[in-house]
Amino acid sequence: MSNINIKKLAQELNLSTATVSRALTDNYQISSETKRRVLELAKSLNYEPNPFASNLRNQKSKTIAVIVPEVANHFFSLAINGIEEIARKRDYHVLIYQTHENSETEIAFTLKLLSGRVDGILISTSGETNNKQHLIEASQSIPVVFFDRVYEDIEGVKIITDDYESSYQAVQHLIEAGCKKIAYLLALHNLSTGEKRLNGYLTALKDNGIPFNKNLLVTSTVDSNQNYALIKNLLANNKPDGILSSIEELAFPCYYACRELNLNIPRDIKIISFSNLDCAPLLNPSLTTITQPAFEIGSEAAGILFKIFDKKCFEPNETRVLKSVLIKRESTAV
Amino acid sequence: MSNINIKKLAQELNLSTATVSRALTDNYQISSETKRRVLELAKSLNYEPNPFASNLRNQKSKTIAVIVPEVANHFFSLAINGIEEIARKRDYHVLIYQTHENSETEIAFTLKLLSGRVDGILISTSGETNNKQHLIEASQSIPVVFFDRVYEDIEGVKIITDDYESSYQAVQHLIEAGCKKIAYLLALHNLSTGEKRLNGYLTALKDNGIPFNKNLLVTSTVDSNQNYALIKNLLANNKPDGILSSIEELAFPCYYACRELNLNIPRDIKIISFSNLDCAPLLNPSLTTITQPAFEIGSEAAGILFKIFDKKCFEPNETRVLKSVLIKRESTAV
DNA sequence: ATTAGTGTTGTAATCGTTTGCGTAAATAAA
DNA sequence: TTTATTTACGCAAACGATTACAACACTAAT
Repeated sequence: MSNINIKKLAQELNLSTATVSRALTDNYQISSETKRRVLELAKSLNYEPNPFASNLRNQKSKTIAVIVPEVANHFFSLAINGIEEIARKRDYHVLIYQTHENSETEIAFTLKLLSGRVDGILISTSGETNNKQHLIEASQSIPVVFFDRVYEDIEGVKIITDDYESSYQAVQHLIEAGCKKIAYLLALHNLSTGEKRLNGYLTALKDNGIPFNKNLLVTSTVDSNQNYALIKNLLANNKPDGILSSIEELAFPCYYACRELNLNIPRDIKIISFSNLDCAPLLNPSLTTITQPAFEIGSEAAGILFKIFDKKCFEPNETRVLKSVLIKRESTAV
Repeated sequence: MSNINIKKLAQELNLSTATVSRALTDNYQISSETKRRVLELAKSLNYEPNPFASNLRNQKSKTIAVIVPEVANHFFSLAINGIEEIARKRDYHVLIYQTHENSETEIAFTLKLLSGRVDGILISTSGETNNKQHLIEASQSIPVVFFDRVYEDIEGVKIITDDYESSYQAVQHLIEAGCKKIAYLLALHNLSTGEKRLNGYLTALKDNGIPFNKNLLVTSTVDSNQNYALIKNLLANNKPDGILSSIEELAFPCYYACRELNLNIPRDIKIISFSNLDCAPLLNPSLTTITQPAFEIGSEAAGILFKIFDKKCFEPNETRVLKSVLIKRESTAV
């Protein structure tokens, strides 16, 4: 730690700490000659103001927190990338917290963050439970922006994508490709994000006169082995001819299960997944995806947070919807 | 921000702030009855100590910084995952900084961090330039652990993988698969990481009596379009029958270039890449990789940083080498 | 009765910066 | 000459938590 502080600068220059502090912040009260001397010495000694002292005095941290289920996930790491870039422009610091989809962890994080450690929170919540009291408390206490994984019934600024439309469009695409038994891999069902994706699926089926078959609805878990088993079971026993996966994490298991069961994609079964995998075009076969603008979601969320800081007040319940894009590839070819 | 502090607790309970503070830290001087009262009130009011006040007083931040080139990269996001998990166990906070391979940015970050904002730094440096004075200054000032991308000639604790051996082994594998003109996609050449990978390639060639051909050595840039052009050019003009890519980022461009040029992998050309892509097995064809234990590198680095904090003193120049694994797949099939 | 010891609490300084208020000197206005 | 006004700086009190040093009451030992 740098042990050079304002007091030392002041001593060295025969000035008071007040004057040094003011000189460093280019206060009008200080003569330009004094400013020059202070700045020069500060630079030569590599002086950096102690952030904790400043934060304590100013009651702000120049820090934001990002809470996500996993860092090592294409969507979230892209979003973090977007967030970090915006934060950088404002000279803000970014704290990262992973919940691993664990609600308890998420609760502990959010509540701990209300101590003043951060000026605002960006969160994509774990949908594990319906426990959301902590989110309400948090957003009453400091600015919070929810992104992608949101509860619609919590007041707050939200950045989401057009989940319903994307999902609907995906099913439509499968149907046009000839699918008649379309399975849905359900996730995030406690969140409105998941709910909307499901609704898109259901409505698209109805609009096309296809009755809903509950055997074709697979609810995923946090355990990837179990998910794999569920998917294999679905394929083996219910023989769908199309799959819409509502999260990226279930796409690979589908591919593996098809291999194992000797099902040819897209001949025997067509697959679409919500996904930000940049290898989707290179998969065997290439994967049709609903791709969310992950980076933009992150930068948009961060941008709005800063606007809130700037008091360019936002509607407390504003929701911004970005568009996902359906990219058709071989996995749904006719 | 929570506006409840020790003073308010003290007032409420008719105690001094000193007593409250001691009660909260379970100090032996305080009667159990008083402790009970304090803890009870603190809990009911959701009291969280102001971190800046504590940090200022204690001269430590319970925060570490992670500096990486990119968050949205499989290797780094996995490493961050590992770091975050370890930090969590110690109740430390994790700040993230991306350099985007820009040396200036990296310098600015590291120097700013020496103000006491963090207790230690984990860094995987950008290899863009040979500018490393800031790294030396940083590690003289606070504990720094370098991971994966390191300069061998900087004093400090380093977590790396067996780059030389991995690279050597990869070339050996290509040769055994029948390759005679093996190209090398060079990256990180300013770092000892890159140097070792290159040396593994060169030595393996020599040991197999294959003369080095400088036309088969392609030096990558930070511009992905340019990299793609370089690779296509390599394939078109020099017709290698094998490629070793020293970083993950260049694997996809190889696949795309092969498609474009109608080259069949692995018939016309075999490919190996350093990579943590979890879709490697699902690519078309599946990609042979040298996979680094990214998560472990992160957790190991963080673990050592904490040991340094604990003053279980480390050799100041200790280097820990983890093993990568060569996973043979279709892209190098005979 | 005096001293020593124990158990519990309070006073006040400290961490490094920031900032309201005061002040001295210099200049301008009366 | 006296009275404003401006310019440039210092004093000292915050911010909230921690902790050395007292201090008090009370018991035990002498």
